[in-house]
Amino acid sequence: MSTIVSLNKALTEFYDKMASWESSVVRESEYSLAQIHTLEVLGNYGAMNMKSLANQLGITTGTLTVQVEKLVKLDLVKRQHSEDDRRSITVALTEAGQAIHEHHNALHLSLTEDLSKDLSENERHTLMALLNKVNQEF
Amino acid sequence: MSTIVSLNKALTEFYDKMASWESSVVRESEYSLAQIHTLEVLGNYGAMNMKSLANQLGITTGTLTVQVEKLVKLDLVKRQHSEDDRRSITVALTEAGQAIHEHHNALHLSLTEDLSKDLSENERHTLMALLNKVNQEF
DNA sequence: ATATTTACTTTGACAGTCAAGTTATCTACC
DNA sequence: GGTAGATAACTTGACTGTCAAAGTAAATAT
Repeated sequence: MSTIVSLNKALTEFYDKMASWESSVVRESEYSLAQIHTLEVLGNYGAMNMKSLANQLGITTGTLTVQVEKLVKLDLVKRQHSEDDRRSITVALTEAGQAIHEHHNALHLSLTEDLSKDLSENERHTLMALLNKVNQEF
Repeated sequence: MSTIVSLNKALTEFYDKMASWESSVVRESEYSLAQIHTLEVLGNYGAMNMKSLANQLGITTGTLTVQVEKLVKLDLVKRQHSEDDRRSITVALTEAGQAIHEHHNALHLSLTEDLSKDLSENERHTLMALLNKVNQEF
């Protein structure tokens, strides 16, 4: 079997297992996958307007409006009208939202530690570097 | 920043981008993400019963029953009663289902080719090997 | 034999989603 | 300045995916 086919299998398998892990982690929390994902994007990339956030999440702004409304009621995000464009609304994490993001991020880090526990420091670094090359090509 | 934190970022970024790619590829097809995912699992792991399939997909058998019903109507999968356990039902791809799986798989392979186009044969092999180590730890 | 477990199905309630249409605001052009 | 078109966000209606809980039928244990 060619390297490319094996690599494809490995990448796909990783993606599937990661999705499964994420799903089970979220199921144990009191928030939905969509909600955690929203907090995750805001935490990782910082506050942004509705359009950018919807784009990053891969959903329409219509769907996002409803989602953000719920998160505002839960006091996890806040909305701020932009000063230079009054149509635009910036969505940002509240302190409570930030805390949840940090907790979720700690779970991710802990998973990464587990996954790479049999790798040498050199191997971890190589994997990271190769993945970064791959990520740039998307 | 420690290697483990960078590695975590790289893995998470890959997962996010892959999810986004999958979602946009599926949106262009005439089938839903859940449907394609079901065909994907059956294609990659072979025919299996409802319980295993639900488990692999991370959904309940109740949800799967409805999903399989739709796929049967679309002639993409078929149900067969197991001979040694008459409660158990084996779900398998039909020819049409197999064709869709192969088409989707070709898209994945093509993505992998694109993603690794700037990697040497050696690097591809290293990445594949390291990912396989990681995948085993899930 | 009968009680328990297992495999699957059915049903009811609810999240997430999109498409299409609406409103408010901004930008470009006369 | 005034008007037309573009843009950002919101609203609504329809549909899919989801689970939990309850139901059915078959296998297994006692």
